[in-house]
Amino acid sequence: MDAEQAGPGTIRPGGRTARVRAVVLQAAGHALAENGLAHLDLADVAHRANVGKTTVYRRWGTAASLVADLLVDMAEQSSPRTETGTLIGDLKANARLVQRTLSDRRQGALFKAIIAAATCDDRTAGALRRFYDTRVAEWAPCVHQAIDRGELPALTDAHEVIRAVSAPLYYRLLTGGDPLDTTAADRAAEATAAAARAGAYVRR
Amino acid sequence: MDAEQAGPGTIRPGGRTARVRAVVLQAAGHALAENGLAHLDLADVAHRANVGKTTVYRRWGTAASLVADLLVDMAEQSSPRTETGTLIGDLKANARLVQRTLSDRRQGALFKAIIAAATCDDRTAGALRRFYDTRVAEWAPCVHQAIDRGELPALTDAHEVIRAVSAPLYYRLLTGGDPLDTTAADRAAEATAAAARAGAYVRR
DNA sequence: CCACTAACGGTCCCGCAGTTCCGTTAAGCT
DNA sequence: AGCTTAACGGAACTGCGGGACCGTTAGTGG
Repeated sequence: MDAEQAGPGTIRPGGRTARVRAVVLQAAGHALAENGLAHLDLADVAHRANVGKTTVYRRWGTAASLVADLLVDMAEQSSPRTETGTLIGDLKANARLVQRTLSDRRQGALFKAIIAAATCDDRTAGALRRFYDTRVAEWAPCVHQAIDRGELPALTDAHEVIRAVSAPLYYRLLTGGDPLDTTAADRAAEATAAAARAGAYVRR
Repeated sequence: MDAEQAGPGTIRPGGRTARVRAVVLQAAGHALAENGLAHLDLADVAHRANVGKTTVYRRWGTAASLVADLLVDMAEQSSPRTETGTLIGDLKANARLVQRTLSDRRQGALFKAIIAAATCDDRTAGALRRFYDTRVAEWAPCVHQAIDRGELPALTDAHEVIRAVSAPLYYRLLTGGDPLDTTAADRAAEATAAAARAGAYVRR
């Protein structure tokens, strides 16, 4: 799988290299949120980051590759989940977190752009999948706790439940429905909790 | 709102103009499904359609605009919904229809590309929203029938229920999860039905 | 502290997506 | 049927995104 010979940034990862990566990824995030994927110019990213455009082309090469690396960076920064003691409380906390992120002007645009990039490039799609796997795995324990408390059937698929909370929020974001408010978040959490209690997410 | 002076194709919509539109939209669909939005070349579309590339640039100008028109065309071709007599039956029929469409290699890629295009351009986003509004409105009656039968609370938001069926399927498609199978479709329908019965979609 | 070289960055260059020009075809109207 | 002109289509052009070259800067190991 790792047959590719070391690219730039792999042999001397310290100091300048790391600093350049950080500042370029940050600039890429800003540029994506402002202009969207279609108008993403790597030279513009380089300029925002006060870095030569050659550097950006050498290390990342394509917009998709840059977005993929951005996702790796985002996955590394995990925000700890809150525990409320009940399934519905935990799911609402999760839904509100997602809703707050997606309805934020900058972050929402960024996620849209990232998802668009993933549809164009397989490596980016892989990175996106890993990003969500990470996030879902962080929240899955609250479902297991609910199972232990007897709130949910024993064979409930925890990952599927967490995904079910996010799904309607992302669907709204992407199909351009009404703006995402806390009502939508709470509804997503409540619908998922009701479905889970009814056994809709037991493994078969 | 319509301050724009008539563009090409609006004054003589018959005969050749209509034929060109049909063949170009079809070619655009093929190209999108094969190469994705990022590698969509209008000259290539023109070539596939046996049409001068000048024509494509004059009438549509940008890839986003072409996709928007493609959506208008797709919204016009409605497939009739099936009626089974029960809420869960109707929702499963809807879920299976969506699942079949999205898991089809060509159609799935096409929808991905279209959603990506909508994230890049506001006019395309509007067209996408109208497309889904049309589709949702076609299926909403089955929820009203369920309310009349006493299966669901009176104030249940029909559109929200229909969207809830599609959401997890699209979420999987876009975040690159496991392939969409009939199990996923049935689960989406059952989860939505359970949540709806529990009153998660009553208007507030 | 010094040598070595990975990685950066300025400059020039090239291919092609997108545009312009103008002659040709056929839709719409009387 | 004939006239007008909307719309098409080939061909030549151009601006810019992306790449190549090479000198400069600064990590890394001794």
